[in-house]
Amino acid sequence: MPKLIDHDTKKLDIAHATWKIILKEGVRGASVRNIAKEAGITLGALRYYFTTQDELLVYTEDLIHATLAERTAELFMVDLPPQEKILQLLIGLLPETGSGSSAVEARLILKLQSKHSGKSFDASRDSIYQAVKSIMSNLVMLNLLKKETDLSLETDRLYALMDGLAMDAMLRGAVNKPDKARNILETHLNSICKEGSGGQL
Amino acid sequence: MPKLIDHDTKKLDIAHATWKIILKEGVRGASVRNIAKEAGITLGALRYYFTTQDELLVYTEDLIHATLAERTAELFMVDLPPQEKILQLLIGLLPETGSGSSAVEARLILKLQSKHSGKSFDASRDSIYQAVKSIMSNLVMLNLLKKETDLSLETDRLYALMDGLAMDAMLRGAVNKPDKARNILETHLNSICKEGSGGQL
DNA sequence: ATTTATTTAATACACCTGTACTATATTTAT
DNA sequence: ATAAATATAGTACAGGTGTATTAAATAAAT
Repeated sequence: MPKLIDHDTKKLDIAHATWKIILKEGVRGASVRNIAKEAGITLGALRYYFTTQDELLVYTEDLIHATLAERTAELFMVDLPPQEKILQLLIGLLPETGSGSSAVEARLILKLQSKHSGKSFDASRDSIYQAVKSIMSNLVMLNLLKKETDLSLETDRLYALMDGLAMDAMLRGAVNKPDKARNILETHLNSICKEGSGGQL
Repeated sequence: MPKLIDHDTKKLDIAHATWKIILKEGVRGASVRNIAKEAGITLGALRYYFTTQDELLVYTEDLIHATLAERTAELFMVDLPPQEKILQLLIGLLPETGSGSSAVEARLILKLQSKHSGKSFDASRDSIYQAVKSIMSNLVMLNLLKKETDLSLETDRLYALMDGLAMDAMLRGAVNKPDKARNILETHLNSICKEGSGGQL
């Protein structure tokens, strides 16, 4: 008896509109009215799918992390030598220059926002943190890391570096040379990996 | 003929109130009314010193950067062996655990906000970027860096690392071990400095 | 064709927003 | 004391905010 509208598809549409607005105007501009307009529906319609604004934001954040996790999985399957693959993977998790729908940027904005939104930031639900953890444990598995490496410490160091690079790319992206981030990540990887182990870049 | 109120002192008071609110509630909560209440004055009074909200925010951001630059200068004068001094300096530019008036945190919030505030982020006005640049050129001067170091690249790498660490400390500060950041920075410094040059930590 | 469940539109409420304006203090200089 | 300059309070306007409620439209099932 319903109108033939897929509930979940519609929710995804709205979440994508939210995502887009967050990138364009920040969380500040992500009012329900703005989002409804962006999604091409009415306030009442939006309200039908998400009874509360917070519910919509949580849903959108989940979508963004799911998207990033999926991209991570794809990048893991590329056919390349291990160290080069990992480098490409990390680069792939930075804001793409010119892409208008960057999941990385949206994640960063929402991550910082979490400081003032009641619910505290949970790294275990952060797709980027998970990706970095996977990468590090892969390096361990392949025995590419230098001896006496503190895995936990290096994980956190790389994670911080990724957040900083993402921020830099987002805020001064145009100013930077195209593969500045690539060179930095390459240097970083070389500094934590064994030398001459065939993995050298 | 005026009431004996130091204009600049009052402006600083208001800016400090703004600063405090930004930490507590984010830029979103930094409405002129909220700020006026925090500063213990009326909306009209606030409006007398800052005719526009944006003017107040710019003023506050300048204050924060000036505060950080001052702290950097102080930390540069501590009497310690070079490499240890630099380590302490970097640690001093991360969010202090438990301090309710962290300039570093406020800077980070405003930095990210710059994406959606029209005016684009200018690294040359960023106190942290300047500090990192000073630190790196000091390492060069003291001949502590490894041969074949790309100075510009390592500057940007350390800068990104600092931003990432600041973010981490701010968002999951309680979760982290007290000197996690210290260990990370120590590792990082050792990895870019010559070994056995007497600067080893 | 009529019933039924789902989807949309429209409106209203109470509140917060930045800015503008006016009238009233308050304090110093003459 | 009077005048001038500074400072504050109070109020108003136009618009945005999240949420709630109601009535209407839509399309499938009977």
